[in-house]
Amino acid sequence: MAAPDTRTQLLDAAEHLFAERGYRGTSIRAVTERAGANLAAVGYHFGSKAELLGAVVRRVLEPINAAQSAGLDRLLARTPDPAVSDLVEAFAGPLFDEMPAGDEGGARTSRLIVTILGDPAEEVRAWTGPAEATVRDRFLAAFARALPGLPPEELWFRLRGVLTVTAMDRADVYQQHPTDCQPPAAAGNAARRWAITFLTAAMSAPPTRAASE
Amino acid sequence: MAAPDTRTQLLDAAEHLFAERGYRGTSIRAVTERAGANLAAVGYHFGSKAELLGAVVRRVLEPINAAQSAGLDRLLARTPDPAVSDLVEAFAGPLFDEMPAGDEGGARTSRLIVTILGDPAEEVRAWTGPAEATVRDRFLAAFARALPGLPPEELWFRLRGVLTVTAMDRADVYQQHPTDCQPPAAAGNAARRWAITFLTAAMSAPPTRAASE
DNA sequence: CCCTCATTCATACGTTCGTTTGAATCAGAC
DNA sequence: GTCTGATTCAAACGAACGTATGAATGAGGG
Repeated sequence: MAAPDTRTQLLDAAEHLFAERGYRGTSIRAVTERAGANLAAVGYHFGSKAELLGAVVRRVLEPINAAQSAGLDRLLARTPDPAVSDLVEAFAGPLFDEMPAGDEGGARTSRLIVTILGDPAEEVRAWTGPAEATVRDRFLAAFARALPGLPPEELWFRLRGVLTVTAMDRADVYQQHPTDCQPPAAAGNAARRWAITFLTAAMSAPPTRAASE
Repeated sequence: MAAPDTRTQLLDAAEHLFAERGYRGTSIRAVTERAGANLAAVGYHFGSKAELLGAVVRRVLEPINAAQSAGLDRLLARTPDPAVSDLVEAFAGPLFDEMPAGDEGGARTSRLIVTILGDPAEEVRAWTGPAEATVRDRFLAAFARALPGLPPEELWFRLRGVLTVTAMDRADVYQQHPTDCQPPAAAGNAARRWAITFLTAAMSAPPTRAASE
């Protein structure tokens, strides 16, 4: 608690409130009040509410992307053809892992991701950057090697399913314990293993045969 | 076009706008304007914006629940132990099927469901009724018979995963073609088959072994 | 001390929101 | 025609919102 940096406290408060109440449901006043800052602080430090959201999302996504990329690096260092289950774990695992700022087993982070992903406003959804695209493409390539014969479109579909299940599950966990500060660790670890099982089987399914049409 | 019933037109307009812009992103003024009604019509016919949402969701969910239940009935009439793939299709299929009011292959409906499901406000999420619970429990029982040895909690996890993947995929389809009025039929049918493949494999995975802890 | 610059502060502006109100309108029964 | 009940209408209310403004504040260098 050395530096009560206003800018950081605004990011912390906004991350928490955006995750809990959504973008539209969070007022700048609520953010500044929680941060112990003045109402005008958001305008001064970030310019606008939308840019504050951008900063929050960027800060949250960066370590996840790094962890996904590092996990894939570790796998590829061992073998050029990792197993599907390992790829799933490397992709989905970071969403379950603990985040620095006392996140509850990644649940709050995922709640934020779902809140943002589910928001229909383009202003809210336009945050994916080149870093995310790079990691995603690397996983796509690895999965394509592990699942020969799977059309690229279906692979796309499946990878999105993996992200969806992971984020949604974690979000629900958070939703049910928004104020409870001790994470349901056992349930969280179980969910992680369930998710890996569920998603590995899903990814490993044989390609769908083309229909009559 | 016989009856320009104001109440129905309000429901239609609200369903469209809630799906497209979310609950908070849709103003009562936008709804009444689209419905060609007066601003006060929502208050008169529904009482409040929240009750309007409730009416919309109830109207959307009812045929889906009925179709899921009927599909399960058809399966159980044939055999007491349907295959997992058939159960998955009966559960997820109705979300892909065409809805009466020119829905685009169920995509708009799913967009609405995701928008509502993803909204952190309890006011928005409190819509599941006894009908939904009944259908869900029936599918849980059928899946439990088809997947012996799977703990109830993990079965719960998996069924939610099925709903999540289905709704989220459909929502994305709608999101990418919100104004385009002709549905991407081929892609939609492909997505339906992909989803069945993906989810059947996921549901059929062997139970996760308990970890050391 | 004084000047400077970054930050914080109280305050206000203009807009949009959900809701309410009371009069106007209309159809059908008598 | 007239009364009645349901519906629609224009208008307004108070609250909450994002943003902008200009003065206060405080630390560091000259």
